[in-house]
Amino acid sequence: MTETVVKKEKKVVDSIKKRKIKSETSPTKKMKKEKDSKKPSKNGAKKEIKDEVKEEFKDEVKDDDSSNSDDENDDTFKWWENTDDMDGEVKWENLEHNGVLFPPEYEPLPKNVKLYYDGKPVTLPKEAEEVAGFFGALLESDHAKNPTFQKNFFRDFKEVLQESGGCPDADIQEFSKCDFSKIFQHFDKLREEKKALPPKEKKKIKEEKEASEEKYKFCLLNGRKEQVGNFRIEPPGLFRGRGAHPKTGTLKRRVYPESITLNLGKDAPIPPPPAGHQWGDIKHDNTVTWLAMWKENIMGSVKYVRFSQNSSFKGMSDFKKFEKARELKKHVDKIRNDYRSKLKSSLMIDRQIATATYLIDVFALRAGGEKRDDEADTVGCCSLRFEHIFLKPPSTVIFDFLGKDSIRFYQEVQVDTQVFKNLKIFKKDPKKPGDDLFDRLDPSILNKYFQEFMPGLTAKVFRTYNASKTMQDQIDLIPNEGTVNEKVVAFNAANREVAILCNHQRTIPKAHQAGVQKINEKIEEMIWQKIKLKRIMLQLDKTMKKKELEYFEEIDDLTKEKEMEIVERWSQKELDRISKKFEKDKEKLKFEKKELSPEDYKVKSTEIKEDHKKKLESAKALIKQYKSEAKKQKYEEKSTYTAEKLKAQIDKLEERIKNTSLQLKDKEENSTVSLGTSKMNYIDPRLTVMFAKKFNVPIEKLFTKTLREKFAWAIESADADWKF
DNA sequence: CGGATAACTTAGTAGAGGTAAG
DNA sequence: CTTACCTCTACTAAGTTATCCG
Repeated sequence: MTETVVKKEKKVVDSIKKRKIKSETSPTKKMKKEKDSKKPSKNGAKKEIKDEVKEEFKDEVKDDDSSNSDDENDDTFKWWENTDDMDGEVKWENLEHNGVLFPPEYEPLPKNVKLYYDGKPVTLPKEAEEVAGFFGALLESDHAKNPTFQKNFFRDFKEVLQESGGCPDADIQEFSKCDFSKIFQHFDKLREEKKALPPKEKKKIKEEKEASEEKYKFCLLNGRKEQVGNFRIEPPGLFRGRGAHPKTGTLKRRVYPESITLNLGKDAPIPPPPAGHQWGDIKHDNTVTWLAMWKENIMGSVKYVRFSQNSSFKGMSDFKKFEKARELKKHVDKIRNDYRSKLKSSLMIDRQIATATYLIDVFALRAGGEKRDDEADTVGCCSLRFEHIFLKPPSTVIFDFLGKDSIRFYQEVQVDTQVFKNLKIFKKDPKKPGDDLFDRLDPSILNKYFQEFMPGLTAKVFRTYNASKTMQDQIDLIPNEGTVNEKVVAFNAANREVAILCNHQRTIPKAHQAGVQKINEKIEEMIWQKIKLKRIMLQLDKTMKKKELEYFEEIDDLTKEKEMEIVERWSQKELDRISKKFEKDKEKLKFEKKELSPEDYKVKSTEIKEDHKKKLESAKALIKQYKSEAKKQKYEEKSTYTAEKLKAQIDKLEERIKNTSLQLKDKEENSTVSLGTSKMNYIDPRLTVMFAKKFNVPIEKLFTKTLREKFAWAIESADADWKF
């Protein structure tokens, strides 16, 4: 632990040094190229002509584009071919869309499914029943066991109950007397039924859903078709706040058209509101990029309907975000020198600014704005408190706090000695647990400081910069060799470094431990098979061992005891599997019984029994053979065996063992680290594209379909020698 | 100026969907 | 073909930052 962090500290110093060297050398070809790509209009003559043509047929750009693509109906707007006029207050000229999709009306529970109060079934008004249903559906989740969740839910449930006329059968006052299990079972049954639907039926339902949503999926932006993101209005439910959120469990009320504001072009037709309803408001604000909004009732915040991730707006702002992070490269030396010197400033505010900047730069902390007390108590850099850091002389700091999403940030690190001294000062005497470490700071002060060095520079840019920088450095270390699979693993390892830097975590999957054990057993069994084959090879020809000593070395790794253990385990699994299959078949037949004639049933029944018997017998024979082989340490030879054939089989096993081991390693190392977030938000996608091209890895192995769409601009603009 | 708010990005997770193993 | 598992997408909560407003 300590070691990696020491490295981290060193890395910063190193990269400061490196930067210096780089910036002192003469302007490189790369820099020139960068400059050019920023001003495409000053590119070669050919490009200029193309742009002119485009200008002339501005209204027909769509046609022009689709004509030069023969595989798909590619009518995407390639904004990245000209990134000149991306800034500006006005975001669009015209915007047309079909409004938003509302969740279906509440469907009351069947008459026989009821809440039980004090042991008796009670009837609820449908409004209250809906809320009870929200809780019932979650009954087996952790939320339902959380006292805050229960308290908030029950308060709102009672409120809705009162609003809707109360319960005629009982005076519902105590949560502990409520029994939601019948409701839970009902939803559980529905889920099962839905899952068990024949594939045809499922497909049909899906298609119907697609069709009804079609018109909301797209909108017209300046006459071009663009995809809308979250056009579905959030359905009512219970607020699932993360961590110790004071409001978790609160009822999230149904959203009606009356509370929705639409934003569209002045000339755009206003989509008709659902029958019997009116839109809350209509806006024509072309300085923003949302299509609709409403105010949510829990935190009082605003929810927006926006463009989808693959839209030009999102693409452009991603592009700008990463260009800004690359811009930081040019200033980061100066900034680092500045905050290092200010660490010793006689002004307290400057010392705090310098120390906070150090933490943001080195440990990738977030800015850390103030939070209200009706939110979960989480912190970032500026909001760190006395109790969040422990100082261990001479220069060790232990961070232990909850960050965004109540994810724990726990790191024991070595810091710069002056930083250590400063932190000690910030924790000095009158300060006590609960007090702010940086009592003079908030994110806006920090950001003002950053903007002295670079316009638009803010705290979050450091995370983007350091993440992408780390990725570039890691990729540079990967040798260009091996199989595609191995290269992907290497890429993921680099990705993982970034995720660790950003503290991107995930909960360990429930089945993780069992899964690891299973894979380990599988590997063991494959090795067992392999060694057996090698031993058979030797049985066939004893002289081989002398010729290829190394090849046969491993056969001694498998002791008699170990082999017997493996055989025992394998046998057990095999028998389990066969009896399970038998049970399943019987179960299935029971189901079909009604539709079969008695004769057919009998035939099938015996068929199943026969099949089971046969399988059992052959398994038993095999087990017997393996057991005796293990005991005697001598293996049965088949007449078809030849050295070549055995060798081929062994090679195949080797390959499978290698793959499975790789898979296991990946699984272990990724169990608590989430790679997705950094891939999606922090690593410049052009790095991933560069890796794909340079290492000859299909981009599909690195970006999922949605990411390929989101990062289309990067896929089309970066090549094998692109640098962050 | 400072707190509130608007508008945007970043985040983990539930559940759908796909795929390999049996 | 089914099951089990794993990956991906959709969802929406939770951040950051700029700006508004008294």
